[in-house]
Amino acid sequence: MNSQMKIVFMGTPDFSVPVLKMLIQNYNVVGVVSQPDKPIGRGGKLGISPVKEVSLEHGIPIFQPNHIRKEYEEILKLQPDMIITCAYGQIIPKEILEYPKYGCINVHASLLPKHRGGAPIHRAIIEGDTKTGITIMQMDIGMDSGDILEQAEIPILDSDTAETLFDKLSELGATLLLETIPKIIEGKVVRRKQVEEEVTYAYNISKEDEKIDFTKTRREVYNQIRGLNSFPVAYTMLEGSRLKVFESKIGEEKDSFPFGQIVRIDKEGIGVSTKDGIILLTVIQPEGKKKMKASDYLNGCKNKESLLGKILG
RNA sequence: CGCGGGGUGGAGCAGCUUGGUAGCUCGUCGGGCUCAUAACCCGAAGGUCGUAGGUUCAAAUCCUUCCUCCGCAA
Repeated sequence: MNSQMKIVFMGTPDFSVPVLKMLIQNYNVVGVVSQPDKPIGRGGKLGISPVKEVSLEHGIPIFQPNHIRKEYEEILKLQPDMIITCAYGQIIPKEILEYPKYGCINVHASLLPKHRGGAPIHRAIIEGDTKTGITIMQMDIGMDSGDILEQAEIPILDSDTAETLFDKLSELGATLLLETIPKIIEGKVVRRKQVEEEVTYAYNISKEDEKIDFTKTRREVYNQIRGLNSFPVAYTMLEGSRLKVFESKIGEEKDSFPFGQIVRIDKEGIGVSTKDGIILLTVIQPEGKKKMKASDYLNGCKNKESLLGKILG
């Protein structure tokens, strides 16, 4: 039965890969839709999306419309019984949403209605949430506004980064979807409307979001840094050049220093003053260099004492 | 041909302009001091200076080739 149901998958980044692999193993995936190849890196070489790679490996037809709003005919010709989307990256038109017998099912990395939008994992950590999860939802025309079909929750640990959460949620998404699809087919799933009053949005991360704001508390800075690790990474400016910050540690309470001032340098890292104390930058990357421990960076500084008193930002 | 910074013992760097004994801050190993130590002192090991050519009496250093890592922009 299942093997005959035709599924089309739409997704783009690494996050979607476990879901796609799960579908390929258990169902008949007749087509994959992913974002067009874009120039990436310095040479201007074309980069293909992780989802496209998997699709090619399995010889599944791939579609990469520039504007799916207009170029959806090819996809409908596959006659999908169900469409699964997971971090695809484009708004899906009504024509597609309404075509499959079982509709379009989306795997979203948050506990909707919280964190609708493109960066739910990053935002959850940055905002200091203590739990998050996966929502399987029935898509409608709005952005992540459809009915909730199934949810699974996991805690956000203090040690979690965007990267570790991505891994966990990506696996959880695949597992939960595998459990949910049969229920959808059998009509056993219970649809729940999203509570409008509880809706929040997790917009995509902007350059401004990546810049460390030392006027915030240690905790907030810490969350910002781990929430952006290991992509796209938080940064600050040191004497006109960019300094990426991969990892940090919350230091001691302290006041009366200008925000962003370097007040400590030792083996633990570079201590910077914030609203309520010191944040220790422990893993950094100067422009043009590789990622390194702050202690290594300091070892290479001719006169590291001159760093004291400098203002970051 | 988008702009730019690198590749030097295990790590991070200096040295290159003005060619000529391989340096600094750490780490590692051994020893010492100490109640003790991530502190301090003494000592040791460890480098074809990314690759291939060229110039030269002599190249990490000058010229050329290629490989490769990274920041920005897209």
